[in-house]
This record gives sequence, C-alpha cells and structure tokens, in this order.
Amino acid sequence: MAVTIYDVAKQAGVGVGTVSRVLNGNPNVRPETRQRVLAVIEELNYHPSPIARRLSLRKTLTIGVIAPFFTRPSIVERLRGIEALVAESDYDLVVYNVETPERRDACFRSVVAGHRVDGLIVIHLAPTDDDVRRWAQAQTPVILVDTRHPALHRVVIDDVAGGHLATRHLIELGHRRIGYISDWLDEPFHFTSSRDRLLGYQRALAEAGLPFRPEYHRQGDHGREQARQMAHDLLRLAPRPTAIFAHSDTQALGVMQAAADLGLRVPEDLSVVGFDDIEMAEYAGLTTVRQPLAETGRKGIELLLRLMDDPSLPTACVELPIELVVRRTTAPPPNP
Amino acid sequence: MAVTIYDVAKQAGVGVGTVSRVLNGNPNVRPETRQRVLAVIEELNYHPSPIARRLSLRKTLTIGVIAPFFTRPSIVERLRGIEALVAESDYDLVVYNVETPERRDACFRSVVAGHRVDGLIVIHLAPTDDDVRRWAQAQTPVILVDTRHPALHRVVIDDVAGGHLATRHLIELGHRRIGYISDWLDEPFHFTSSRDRLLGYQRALAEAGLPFRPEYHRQGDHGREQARQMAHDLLRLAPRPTAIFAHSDTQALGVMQAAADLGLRVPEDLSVVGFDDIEMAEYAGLTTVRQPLAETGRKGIELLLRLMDDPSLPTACVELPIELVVRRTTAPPPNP
DNA sequence: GGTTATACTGGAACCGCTTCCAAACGCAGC
DNA sequence: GCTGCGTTTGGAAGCGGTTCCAGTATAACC
Repeated sequence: MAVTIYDVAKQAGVGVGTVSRVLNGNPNVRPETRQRVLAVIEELNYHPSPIARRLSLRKTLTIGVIAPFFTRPSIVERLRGIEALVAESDYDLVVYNVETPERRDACFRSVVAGHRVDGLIVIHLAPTDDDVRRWAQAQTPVILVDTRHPALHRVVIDDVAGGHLATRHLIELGHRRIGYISDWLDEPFHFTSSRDRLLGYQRALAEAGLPFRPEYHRQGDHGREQARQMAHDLLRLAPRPTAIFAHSDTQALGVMQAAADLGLRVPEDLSVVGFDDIEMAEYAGLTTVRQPLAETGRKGIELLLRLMDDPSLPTACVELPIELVVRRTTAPPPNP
Repeated sequence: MAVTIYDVAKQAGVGVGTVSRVLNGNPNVRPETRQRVLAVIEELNYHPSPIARRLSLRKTLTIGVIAPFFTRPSIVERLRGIEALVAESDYDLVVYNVETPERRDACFRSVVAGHRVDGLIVIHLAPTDDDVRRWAQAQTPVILVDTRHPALHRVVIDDVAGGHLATRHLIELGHRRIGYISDWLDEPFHFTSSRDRLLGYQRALAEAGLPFRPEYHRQGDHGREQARQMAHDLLRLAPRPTAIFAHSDTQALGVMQAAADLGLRVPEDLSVVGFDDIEMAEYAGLTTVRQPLAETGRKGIELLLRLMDDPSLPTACVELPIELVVRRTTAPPPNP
C-alpha cells in the first residue's frame, strides 16, 4: 500500500541503509547518491513511517501532558506555552485532560507504565510518592508545572508570597476585614495552591497585627458560580469584609458578580483581588497577582527536553516571578 | 530492558501467539492457560508496547486535531468535547495548534501524508481542494468542525441564520442603525463564518427594508482589543449605530469596553449582541447567539470514529442548532 | 606498484507486537 | 480403536524503520 523505504531503495538502486542515511542526514553519503535518493523520494512521494521509526529507535517521540480541567484559562495558557515549543521539536504532543480523581490515577498509572511517552508534563496535579516511584522505575522524565514533589523537577511560583502580596496590598490600602475565597483545601486532587496562598494571607494579616478570622475564609469547588455563592455568604456577615482576595481571577469575577447582586460597588464598597492575570482580568479591570502562565509551560518543556537528553540532571526547581497588577477593583475601604 | 511479550511467553511456558491472544481477548484460549498468562503478566508487570502494536496493526491509534488559536474560548470548548470522547476510546489525541498560515499548511500536509494519525479533525480552518485531494489519496478520514468543504464530512452551524437571528432581534427591538464587527473577510486563513454572518445580517436588514451601509461593517483581526478599536470607529460615526452585532463574544466584550470608554451605557445607549455563548458571556450579561461548542467536538469525534470503521460512509453534514440568548445588553434604541 | 586508511555502501538483524498456518489435542460417534 | 471435527497452541513471517558490520571503491602515501 504505502511506499516504504524498500521501495525507495530499489527504485534508486541503493540499499535501505543508504536511504535511511540520507533521511537522517548522515554525512557519509556521496552527494550524487544523496541526490538520486532524494529524487526518488520526491518521485514516489515517500514519507517514512513514524511508527516504524519509533519502534526501531525505541522512543515514542511523544510528549504527554496531563492537566486538570483544561478549559480553565490558566491551564489553557500553560498548554499554549507547551504546545508552541513542542511544535518546534520532533515530538508529538498528546494531551490528557483529567476531571476526576479516577481519571487522574488512570493517567498517572498507564501513561508512563504503558510506555506511551518519552517525557511527561504534569500540570497542577500532585503525584503521590507511589506515582513518583513508578515513574522513576520506568525511567520516564517527568516535569511538574504548578505543583510539586521533592523528588521531581518542577516549575512553580511562590504561592505563599502571592497570597502575601495580595493581602498586603489590601492592608496597605487600609483594609482590616479581608476575606479569602479558595478552592477546597482538602479535595481529592490535593492541589496545594489554595493552602499556600492561605498561608501568605495569614502571614500578611499577622504582620499587620490583624487577627485571622476563620469565618472570613471560604472554600468550595472551583468556578465562578461557586465563588459567587461563597462571596454572598461572606458579604452577609456582620461586620462584612471590605475586601476579598480570591484564589483565582475566575473566582474573583464571581465575587464581583456577588457584589453587583448585593448592590455593592467595586471598589468603593468592596475591593477585590484575583490571581493569575488571565485575559478577562484586564477586561474586568481586576487587580490581581500575575503569574507568567504561558512561560511556565515553556520553561517546563525546556526542562523536559533537556532532561530527556540527559536524565542525570540534578533535580531542578525553577521558580518564576509573580507581580501585583493594580487595576480598578481595589481602593481604600469605605468609611465605617 | 523492558519486559516483552517473549518474556511473558517464556515465563508462562506458552507461545507468544497465546499471550497475544489473551491480551486481545481472543476467546480461543483455555481458561487455565489464560489464568497462567495473566498471572505472569501481573508478576512481571508487563505492559505491551503500544508502538510495536501499532506497527503490527498498521494503525497509529492516534487521532489528530488541527485547530487555530486554541486559547480562544470557543476553540477550547470544542477541544474539550473532543478530548472527552477520545479519552473513552483506544485512541491518543494529539493536538496541533496553528497560529500562522504557514503552520496550517505544514500541518495540513505533513500530518496526514506522514501517516501520523488514523483520523483527523480540523476545526475552523478551511482546507483547499488540494488538501482534500491529498487526504483522500492517503485514505485518511477527516472531519471538519465549524468549517466546510463539499467533499468532506462536517459538523457546522448555520452562520447565515445566526447572523440573521442576531440582526433580526435588534431590528425587532426597534434598531435601525446596526453595526457589524467581524474578522477580516479576506484573511489568509479563509475563515468563512464572518462572511456568512454578514450575509445573514444583510438579509435581515433587507427584509426589514433597511439599507446595508458598508461603513457600518468593520473588519479586523480577531480579538477583544481590535474589536474595541473597531467599535470606537463605529461609534464616532454620525449618525452612530444604536446597536452592534459582533462576530464573537470576545469581540462583543471589546465593543462593551469601547462603549464604556465613550461613556455610552449598554443597553440604554447601545445594544450589543455577540456570538458563541462562551462562559464570559453569561458573566457579562451578554445577549448572544449560542452555538453548542462542546457538542460540535463530540459530534465530530463520533462521526470520525464511525468513519474510521467504515470509510465508505456517505459524506455527512451535521448541522447543529443555534439559539438566541437574550440577556442584558440589548434593549430598544434610545429616543433620537 | 603495493599498502593502508578512508569514504561509501549493501544488507542482515533487530525493535515488539499480530496473525496466519499447521500441528496437536480432545472428544463424540461409530 | 479409529475417524473426523472443533478447539487450542506454537512459532514463523511480517509491519517499516535503524544500525552495525563487513565489504568495496577510492585516495593517499611510501
């Protein structure tokens, strides 16, 4: 059916070895021979079979990405950074979207053990020690992005500092009652950022001599609508918070909806800070903590490619800078 | 290094054929034999090599998706529908993001010709007759999503009807001066939706006896910021449009920013209609034409899987329904 | 001119599966 | 006990590349 390297070899009157050599740019081929082979390749419209190549090379020439909820803007941005670099390489990119813990476990197990990829990027999801052991055993390089494990290479941000940054900004504006809306601290995915940002939030409060009030911290499923609900609860408290720090921009938008629902003006009556700086943050004029999303993806792939080249590289932990972006949703608190 | 089917065969005291048979659920294996083999597989922690399997099967067990700008919410939603179904199948999903015409051409050429996938989904990008011919020749099934070609299976919406729907809604509210903001009608990607929606827009105007004023139609690169600029231009016209229909929700958000920039209230001074119904549309209270984004992806994969089973299927054209979603950005025009 | 190093080249072996064919086996029927 | 048939099995061939090794041709040197 399809034309193979044997067809090319026969047609060009050379051996398959020679064809393979011109295909792979091996310099030990006489120029005339190379020309002849190239001509036949063109003539027969020959395309080497990547599958056969992979079997022979004992490489999948594939990089996998396992990511949760890849419709979330923050994940998409990272994926984009990843795709851009993978496209320039010889590798294919296969994506695994996980929306349930079961699916996560299935991916963590089968993708590496099944030799489906030469390298793996895991976004946001935290692997267990068991997972890590299995990956090491399979000798498959893994890079974590926006999540961590002591034994694995990773590119992260300082979530504690991020929480601190956001909270301190509010404190400096004069706020004393600051709410925090986060994902579940204890959910089946074991995301850690909510917890870390909470830590930064608490630390900033403490530094300012402000008490941490547990009732000002709400947790729930991720999402705008859920955040809106939590914000409702928060804003019905007496005294209500004059500012809310949300774990993500998406959630911050939910907070702003809640404010609108209750007739509160932002920022006059309520200040809101988000996290990530997704595109909509700019639209909404949201003050937020920016993290370089696409850049984390790019750095992750760079690391991965390097690691696939030299698996003995010492465990790297790349920490990317974050930055407070002040827009129009934060202001001094209303007079009491 | 890795354990192969031969290791399993030897250890279990059977032939490789038998191991392969139990692996593939062939019923002609004595239950005791099956048990023994299964036990050895477990014991050796054997995972069959997908690569070898593919070579032998002469299938890549891979489905490709070529999509432009996959950070756009509308594309991401479709991808999500695709991923969900592919994950349930035996196939891997590899994604090709295209952001330039060159990359598109490279993907269109090499992905199929290079035998990298068993089936392909193309989102939004229009293939040329040449592309289609090459794909047919390679016997690779291709499904188009949100784009079309007479010779190819596709899942689409009626963009003309969509443009008509949006425009008629505005007309019924009493608007007489309605702007339309679209992507370039003639851009290197040959997207057709802008043109089709324009057609629907013009048709609705005509039906209402309203003239089509070319100066009320603006085109430019896709994007919120670009749409904002175009809306600025539109709103500085005299007389200015009292309503703007935008080719996408993202662009509609840009229009709303422009309105805010100029101190125009939405919907009192300006009505805005978008297209797609992405998540942000609901947040922004945007009146829009909803299309079932994730559903187009799902339908596409369904079609593709069926087609890979039976390549002789007659060319299918699935048209999914659209629907006007009225929210808070449309109202009767201001009194003159 | 003879030797030797070097540049090319052909082709067998191998990667790890599936599949097909032939052989072995088990059992019913006579 | 033998025949015939369906079930179960082993293993060789094949998928389409890469690579290594041995062999030939060419150039370089004495």
